[in-house]
Amino acid sequence: MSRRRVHSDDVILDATRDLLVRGGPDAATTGAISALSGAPTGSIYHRYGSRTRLFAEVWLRTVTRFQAGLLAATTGSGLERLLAAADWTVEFAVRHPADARLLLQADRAQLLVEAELPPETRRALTDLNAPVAELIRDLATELFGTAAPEHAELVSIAVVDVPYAIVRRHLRRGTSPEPHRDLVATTVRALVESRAVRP
Amino acid sequence: MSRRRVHSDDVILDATRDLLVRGGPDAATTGAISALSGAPTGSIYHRYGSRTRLFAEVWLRTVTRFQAGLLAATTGSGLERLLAAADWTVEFAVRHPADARLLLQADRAQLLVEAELPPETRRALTDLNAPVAELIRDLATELFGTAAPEHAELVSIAVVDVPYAIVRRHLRRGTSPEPHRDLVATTVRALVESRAVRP
DNA sequence: CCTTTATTGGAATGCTCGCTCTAGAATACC
DNA sequence: GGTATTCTAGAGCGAGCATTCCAATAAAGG
Repeated sequence: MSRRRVHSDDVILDATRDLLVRGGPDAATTGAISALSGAPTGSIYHRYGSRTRLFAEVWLRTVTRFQAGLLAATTGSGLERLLAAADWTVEFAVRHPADARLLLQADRAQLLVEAELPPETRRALTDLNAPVAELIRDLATELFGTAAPEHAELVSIAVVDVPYAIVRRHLRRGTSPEPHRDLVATTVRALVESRAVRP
Repeated sequence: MSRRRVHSDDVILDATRDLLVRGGPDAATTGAISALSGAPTGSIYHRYGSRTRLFAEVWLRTVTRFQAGLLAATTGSGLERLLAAADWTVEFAVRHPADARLLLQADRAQLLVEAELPPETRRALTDLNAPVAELIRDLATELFGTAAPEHAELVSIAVVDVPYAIVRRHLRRGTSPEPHRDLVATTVRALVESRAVRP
């Protein structure tokens, strides 16, 4: 090694994420990122190589954070475990509002032109799904006795989509979704019990 | 009047919407819109004046379509009416998938820099909310006996957010959300009954 | 120290894109 | 059929942006 880094990765990634969340890709120009983070464009390019690649790193960090928490939070078994998973989505929005907004608003396909990414990064993006896909299958099997696509999808909806739907308005406004925790639980329970194979 | 239009508004708006849905604002360059619709940039500017204004027209057309259907579909009263509203969101996704994707993906704030719009268009955008806000208040009053913000919000979640959350995957994949209709009804019912003032 | 290497810093470059401009074509009205 | 008006058509302009480049700087190893 040699000279120490003056601008940390996190500062640059935070700035990029915040700009993305506020004004979309159009607002996250290299100039704006440089101004907000303090890192000159030269340094940013030295480290990330391209704007698309930088976006990919932001995306990876956010999704990784979400997933790590999700896997850690889903203890127990059966319905209890499912509810824990759904609740984590709310918890994540509370703890990391900016990251949650990124997940909620940004369409990965609109952020990243995958063709422009180095194979390594592209691989990291595809590998991202594996552990969560496994969790989904697990939950589906526990609850319905099968991990058939339709059941897996139901679990995905219950664990991710419905909680985010409920939390969405709060993220936009910047208020806390805390009071909606029980609403999420109620809804998820109803969703699953309507199709549960056995209680 | 004088010379007839060669390129219809709908063709231009469709092209713009499709590009927005596929690749976000970055992909909807005037050049791309021109190429996809067949209308030269000169004609586009003659008609809309600016790219932001064109985006606003796309947005207005989509939201208007959604709302017109919503208001028409919400007949009956009480829970029945609420379920009809929620179901329309699914129906809309079936009938107008591209419009639904726009509503789902695009953040109005990221699409439109309101400051750049002519007062007339800006007014049209703000006026857009009124009829639906009224419907929401109506439903909240019918169901909970009050249209207090928290109840109105619950209705919004039940009518719009949850249905879209459930439909999201289908919109991305291009498959039909038809089989999930009952799932939406079940979820919405659970959501509301957990807080209903009286049955 | 002196070399090597990683990083900084920001000026310079080249290109894309929104928008303007102007010439011409089609229609309406007299 | 002349004139006014609206629209088409696309070439061209200028700004802003992603990216490159390179001189300067700091640390590590010998």
